[in-house]
Amino acid sequence: MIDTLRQHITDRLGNNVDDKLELVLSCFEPIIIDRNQFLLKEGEVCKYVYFIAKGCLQVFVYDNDLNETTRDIVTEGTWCSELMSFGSGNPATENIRTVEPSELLAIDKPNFQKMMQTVPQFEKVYKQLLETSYANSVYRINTFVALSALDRIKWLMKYRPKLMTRVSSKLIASYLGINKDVFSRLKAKL
Amino acid sequence: MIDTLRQHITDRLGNNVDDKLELVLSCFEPIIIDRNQFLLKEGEVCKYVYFIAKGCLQVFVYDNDLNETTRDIVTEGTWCSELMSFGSGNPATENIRTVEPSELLAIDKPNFQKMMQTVPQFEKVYKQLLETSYANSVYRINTFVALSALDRIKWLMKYRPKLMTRVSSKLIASYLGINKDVFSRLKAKL
DNA sequence: TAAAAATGTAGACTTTTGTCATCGTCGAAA
DNA sequence: TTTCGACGATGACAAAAGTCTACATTTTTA
Repeated sequence: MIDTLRQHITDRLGNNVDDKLELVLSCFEPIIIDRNQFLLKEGEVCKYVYFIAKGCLQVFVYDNDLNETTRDIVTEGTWCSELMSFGSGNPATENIRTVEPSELLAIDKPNFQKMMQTVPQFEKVYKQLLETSYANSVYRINTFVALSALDRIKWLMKYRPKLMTRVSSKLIASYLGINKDVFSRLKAKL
Repeated sequence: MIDTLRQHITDRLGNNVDDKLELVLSCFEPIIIDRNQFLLKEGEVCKYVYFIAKGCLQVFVYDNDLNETTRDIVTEGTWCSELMSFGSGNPATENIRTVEPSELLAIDKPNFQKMMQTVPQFEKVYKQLLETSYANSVYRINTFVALSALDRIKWLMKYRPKLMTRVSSKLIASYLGINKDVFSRLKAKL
């Protein structure tokens, strides 16, 4: 499992972390987890940043009627956390749950900070993570706000085609901000 | 004009920057600018971070039919930029335009980086700016995706009531992701 | 100051989206 | 194996949102 993360890091930072790489990896705790398990509930403090070696996570909020709105669906090879809560120690506003049985590598804040201090390149990781997350959010706002339900579906099929077959229609609908019945109908028309 | 920024910084960083404060302020260039002027067009590189001493800016994108989708409306006392472009030097994906005659304080990247190196506290500014921007985006996604047009209007009246009277209906509608005619009708029903 | 352009409102109408009920399938659990 | 529940598809209908036109008002600009 740890190989996936080793690969991920060397891909990004090149070979100039070779000597520190194993130290970094030793800060992560492997987690094997079933599907439909909560990694974070809103109101709790987010204590970890997760690297997804295998599987799929859902980041979402509940509205007043307990309907879910999914902000992100994250799969293997990427990071997942609730960065505002992780960074500030304030209660999280979002929930994180496994969509599939997953294999994760978790780093807690003390280790995260230790890494930031001892491995200079690791500082970049957090900044990159934050910048990427921000860029994704901005992109999502600019893309989705003006699109019709049908165009959102087309967008998903173009940019994240694997999701369509991998996760449930209910989940996708909550990600696209569409009613699930509407999603079912529109999908049939493509 | 510069007083507004001086106040803003001391409010946030306290008095422990007193000795460096004037150095920091000297890195900003004052800009007096009319309404409806572009500060950034998508495709260009964003060269500045702006502090709004007075006035109002719109951050937006065009769709294929040249309709505008507004991601943010920013008023005095806050920062505005296209951070991804400013940080990476890649072309911006968004436009920034003045909504009112405005007074801005602009810092370019060389000065920004010089400040990051010479004034340790300034490092915080960028991180805070990024984190705040990210938090706003996440909040906006989670709030807006599931809300009806009417509930979006109510949200705006609750959290940014002054905007309703300050800027045009057209602009607000493009911010809320609502057709302007629909916005006009719904507003009348409140 | 007058002409031109942009804005806000309103009604009639169309299209899109949401809601509800039903039904068949599939997989998990008893 | 049987039963139960979650899921996805579909039809009928309701509600919400979008489009188009017209018109009055305000704002810009010449």
